Amino acid sequence: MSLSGVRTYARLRAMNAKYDPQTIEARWQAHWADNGTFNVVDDPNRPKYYCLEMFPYPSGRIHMGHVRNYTIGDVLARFHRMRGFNVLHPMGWDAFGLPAENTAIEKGIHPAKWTKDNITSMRGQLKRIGLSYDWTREIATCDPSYYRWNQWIFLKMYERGLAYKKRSPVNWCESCETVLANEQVIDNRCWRCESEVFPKELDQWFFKITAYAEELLSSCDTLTGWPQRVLVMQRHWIGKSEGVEVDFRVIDGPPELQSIRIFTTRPDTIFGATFMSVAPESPVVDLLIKGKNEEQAVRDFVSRVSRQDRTTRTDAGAEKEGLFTGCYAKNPVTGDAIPIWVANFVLYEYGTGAIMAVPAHDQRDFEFARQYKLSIRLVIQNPSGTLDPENLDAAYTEENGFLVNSDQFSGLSAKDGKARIAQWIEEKQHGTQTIHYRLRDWGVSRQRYWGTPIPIIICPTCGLVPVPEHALPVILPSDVPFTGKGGSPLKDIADFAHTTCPGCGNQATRESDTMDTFVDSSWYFLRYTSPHHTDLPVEPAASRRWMAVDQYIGGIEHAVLHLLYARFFTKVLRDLGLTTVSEPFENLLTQGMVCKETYHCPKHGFVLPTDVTDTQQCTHCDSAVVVGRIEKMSKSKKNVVDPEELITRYGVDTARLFSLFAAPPEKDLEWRDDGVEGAARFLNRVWRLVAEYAETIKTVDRNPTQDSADAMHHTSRDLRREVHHRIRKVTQDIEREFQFNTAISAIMELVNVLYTFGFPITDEIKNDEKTLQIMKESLDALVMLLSPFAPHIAEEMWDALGNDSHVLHSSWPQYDPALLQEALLTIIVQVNGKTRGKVEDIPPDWTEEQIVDKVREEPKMSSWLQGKTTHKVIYVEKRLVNFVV
RNA sequence: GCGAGAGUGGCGGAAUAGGCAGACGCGCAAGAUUUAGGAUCUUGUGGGGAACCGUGAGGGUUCGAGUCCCUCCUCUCGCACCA
Repeated sequence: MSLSGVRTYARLRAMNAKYDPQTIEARWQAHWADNGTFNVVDDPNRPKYYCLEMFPYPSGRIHMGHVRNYTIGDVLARFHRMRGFNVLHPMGWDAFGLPAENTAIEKGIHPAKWTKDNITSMRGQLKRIGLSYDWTREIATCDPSYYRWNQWIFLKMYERGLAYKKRSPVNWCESCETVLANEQVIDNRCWRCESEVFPKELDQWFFKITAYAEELLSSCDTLTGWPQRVLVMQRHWIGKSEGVEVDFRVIDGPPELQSIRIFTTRPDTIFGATFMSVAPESPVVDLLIKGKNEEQAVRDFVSRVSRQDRTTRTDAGAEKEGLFTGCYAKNPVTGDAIPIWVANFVLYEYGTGAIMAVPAHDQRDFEFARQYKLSIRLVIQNPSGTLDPENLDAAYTEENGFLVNSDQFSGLSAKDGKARIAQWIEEKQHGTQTIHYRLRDWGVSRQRYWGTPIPIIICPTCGLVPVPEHALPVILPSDVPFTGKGGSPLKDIADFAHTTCPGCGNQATRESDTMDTFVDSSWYFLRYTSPHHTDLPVEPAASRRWMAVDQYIGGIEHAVLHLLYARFFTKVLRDLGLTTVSEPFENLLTQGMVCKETYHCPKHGFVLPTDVTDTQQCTHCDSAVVVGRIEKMSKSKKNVVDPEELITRYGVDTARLFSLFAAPPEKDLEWRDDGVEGAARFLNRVWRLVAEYAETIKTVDRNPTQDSADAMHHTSRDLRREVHHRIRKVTQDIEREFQFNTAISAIMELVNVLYTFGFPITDEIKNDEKTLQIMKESLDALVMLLSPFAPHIAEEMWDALGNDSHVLHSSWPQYDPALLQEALLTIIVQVNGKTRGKVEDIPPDWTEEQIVDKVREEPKMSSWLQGKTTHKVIYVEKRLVNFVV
């Protein structure tokens, strides 16, 4: 359907003198929609370019952050299209999630209706931004044709042991009688009723992302197109650490507990292990204390600690607390009996849930030992030997010392000691070398309605039974009461919950939890390659053609979870044979936030800019308003700019241009109304320039012939050089670093240049074919360079300049390197490195001597050089001469 | 505390590979046009009378440093008892 040259609208007879964005934008948007201009078809003759912006949650309205994000993507998509790429640029909706359900509870609107209406209005808003999406590929994750594949993937993972069920705590609000998502817990209190939130154990589903931990970590090295800081966060989240697991024999424990296994990354310090600490949740605690005097005290301690929420407990500043269990273990290397403690700072989920405590060389153990008067044994001495074992004021945690008090290992460097002791532990069968990850398996169960039903049937006889593939999708029932009470809403829907077991045919119940919405967004980029495929989530051939995403663009807030899950799913789907790539996103651009000044009234809090007088007073109370910090746009701070109002006022080309010009994409953007005015002014300026010449040059052939180039007088040559210089600059800025702000400044420079070189349209000029050709070349180039940023005005001007087809089907302009050569050089003159002047109009073929002599003779240089001995002359080719005197 | 990034005019921000600091825009000022305003166009706009001084502070390398090296300060963002 994408046909160049087809016009749904007659060509303009002449450009209006006045730039009217509303009319122009409506016209071109309708044209693009009517002609399916951006619908992508396979084309083996062109290289592919898959450009993707993170799809939005359909909250109802587009905000400035979306505008910025999608405009960046659109510039890249349009640029690459003009560069000859076959561009895939899709859009869709991350349509499941909590806000829809909250609206249902509060206002009684069904999540499906609310979501659908929001999508409709947001789609309209996006179309109004002129984004070059292939809307035939639109997906919504709440659509059964999408989420059935979530279920399909879930079952495949279940088959492979990558999906499993285990008991795990959720946030439970007693008064609302409901499970809360992490974001609904604020300071350990329920967001709705503010009562305290407690952990509650439920059987829940997990994805075994840890099975891919090593690959997720190691392939970070292949992601050369990702920002360093995102990779740092990913690596840290995975948190690989290499160490040793060691068994410590329990001396006076019960027969079921022969030993306790610990994990340490510092086997070189094992001779300094003077006690052990166990996590309060660890099942060994029960065994250790049974029948001991300490039993009751420890039980009280454990129940108190385990009621604390994780964030306060794992805060580094939190007080270290513990209790002796009454049991001792044997340090396997020293043979000493060391006490076993329960300590709040030991995490059950990490490592083995128990540690050997080396107070001399671990700061936490040190503080703990000091607090409870436990013995401290120095086993690593610093290189200068100044540590006094009797008088440590902190743990010595450096790894550049040498071993002491460590029998046959004493004297070794810590580094060697680490390896040798680890080896020795293995030989003596006290333990094994192991790798641990901080990364935990991904809990995907949500006790929510508005999500993908988990396709599992719970049968009293057969246990967990997967829904057979042919029975997919398990449709989310629509007739559900939204009370905000209880656990999973689906549990109480008889039609849904009651079913028969596919195995034995007896009565069974369906799993009533739904999936985390991160599941939806973990593979949507694959679905876009074949969005209507009905046999599989992804058509393997389509995925082979389009994957990986060449450029992914979105907010830094997704640096860890979404991107990690997407990487994980890609690897799983690769192993299922659905894609050949191991990494979904070749290049990642994380754009900054959109910020704006805030106004704060002492009585009314944050106030709107319209509530502030010229004299900085609040219109409600006359108090002096404080111009606050520049902060991320948010309703609560009353510093939002509504894209729709902005577009109505200035047109979307202006909005796009400003959001790209005000800051480089990865940095925060400070929204300024007068900056928007500037962008609008610029587009008007371009419009007037083109309007002035359009009529005269629209019949002129663009490319100056060699003949005309030879005959060119100097000003024309200079003009062409200026134009080609800007073509290069804009191209490089977009291509290399996404420097859209500097690319736009170069276009502004070009406009300034064209105004400077501009000439009145006289009869003489009208007959000067060569000059007109150069003007035509210049204006065409200007319009093409501008088109990815401000596509509507560019199309309109392209048309007015008499070009066939559309600017978006034109080829991106090429610069001619020969034209970039300066006709005459300007040489900077320095004396002792300080710039003292410049000499202009030097022919480019002059030798170093000629130039230096010429510079020396300059009258204005004499005052700097007279009466001084020149020690040295430094000449930088074609740029600079520096006299060292 | 650890890790990453950043400090440049009144403001947003530019400065290949160490070579004219402040591109481009905003704002401001003057002028032109206009009955006036707006819009537009032109010119100017780092500081200082000047010589000169200027890229967070101090030192270093270099003929020459916003850029490279060392020390420090400030801010932003991540992570934060992970054994």
